Amino acid sequence: MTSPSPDDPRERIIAVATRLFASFGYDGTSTRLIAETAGLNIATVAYHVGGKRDLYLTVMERAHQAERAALDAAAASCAADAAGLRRLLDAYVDFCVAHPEVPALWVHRWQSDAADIADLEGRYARPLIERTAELVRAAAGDGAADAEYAVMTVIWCTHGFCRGGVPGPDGRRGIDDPAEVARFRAHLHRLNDAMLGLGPGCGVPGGGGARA
Amino acid sequence: MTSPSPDDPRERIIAVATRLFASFGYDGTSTRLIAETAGLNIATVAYHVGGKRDLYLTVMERAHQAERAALDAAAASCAADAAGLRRLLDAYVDFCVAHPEVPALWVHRWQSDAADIADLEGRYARPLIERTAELVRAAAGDGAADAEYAVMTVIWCTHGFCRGGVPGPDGRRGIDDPAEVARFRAHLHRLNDAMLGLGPGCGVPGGGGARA
DNA sequence: TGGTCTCCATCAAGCGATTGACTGGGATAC
DNA sequence: GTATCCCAGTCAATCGCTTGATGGAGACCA
Repeated sequence: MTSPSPDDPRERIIAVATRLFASFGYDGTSTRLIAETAGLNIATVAYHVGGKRDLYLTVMERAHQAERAALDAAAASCAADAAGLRRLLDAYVDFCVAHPEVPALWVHRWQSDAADIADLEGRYARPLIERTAELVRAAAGDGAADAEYAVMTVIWCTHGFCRGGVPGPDGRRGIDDPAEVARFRAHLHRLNDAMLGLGPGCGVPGGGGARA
Repeated sequence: MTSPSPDDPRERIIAVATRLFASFGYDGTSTRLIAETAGLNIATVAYHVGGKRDLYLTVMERAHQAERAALDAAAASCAADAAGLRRLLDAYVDFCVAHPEVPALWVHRWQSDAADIADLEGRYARPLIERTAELVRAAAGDGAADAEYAVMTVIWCTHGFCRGGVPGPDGRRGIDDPAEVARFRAHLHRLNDAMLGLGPGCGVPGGGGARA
């Protein structure tokens, strides 16, 4: 492992590539653009991170690691009940709002049937979904929703919100507006309670709950 | 989808391009691949549909038209109540399952800030969302969810399901499995009722026990 | 101390391949 | 004869990637 110094060329390349891959996709991002943006020669990029595909897989691996780390930290202090799940949900929204490039990178994973990408899904996404679904089952009341789909609902909505926001008359409202994030979070809280079978009247009083 | 003649080269090109753009994205699809897949020479493709960008915009326009047509037909016979919204929701799921290329094409729209793509959003997506949100408001009971986010929730989930399905031990389960589609549809029905304030335990605060 | 050598990081230049777009001309239909 | 449709060929630009050369830092020896 190399030093995590901000001047480390390899780290700078990975950071730049993460941003570009998330914005323009794999095919829409050229190695020359990555090199230019990082202020390096194209050969230097190859020297540090290998080919484009290798760089892309590194970026994806890092993104998934960060996602798992954030959720692991949150899950460690969450009970298997409605309040605990709400905190886990908040942690996920916080993470995706702070790192919108991660949901953006998921898209390409979905679009790809490549073996290395499917491998990433097996090592990161699936265990996370299964573990959380188990928590949902433990916390669910009568009339609760399908646990697996409850988890997917939160993921789909959070990714959708963080990537595109909500189309409005004045363009899309999304993660750039803290008030909109609070509104989205309140909606997710209500959804969380409803899917656990706790009914719409049992949500967070005030419905806000926006943190950080 | 209206196809004047299956032998019409222009229609064949558009159909092929729709499939390829949906699968590989704009940058991942070359005009040569489109021509090859359609069994035509590149120059013939250019002759019929102009340049790549023009073809892409035509594909997007068609996709949105088809989506709107399906929803217009469904909305015409739906009352502004929970049952009506559930039928509208069913129509949307039916459409997306039958034409998974449409949700797939949305992704690139989200990823693009280009003026012509933003224009598509203004002419198709936004009016559809606003009109449906109005229906939700009319059908909503006490404690209903934020109407706009209720609509987006259905869209996000349907697109997520139709594009990627649910990761499971044996790969992703999605639209290829009718049983899985039924399971997803049941989940959306429950979600629909819950977001309208008609969910289980409605009006019985604290019915579930676990609270924040 | 000075000289030589070996790594490491970086660069300009160029590789073959592919991209989107264009051309002139042949085939067919009316 | 004219208009429509289609193709092989070609173009400049760009793609991912590799090469050979360069300069600096440290190790080693006399």
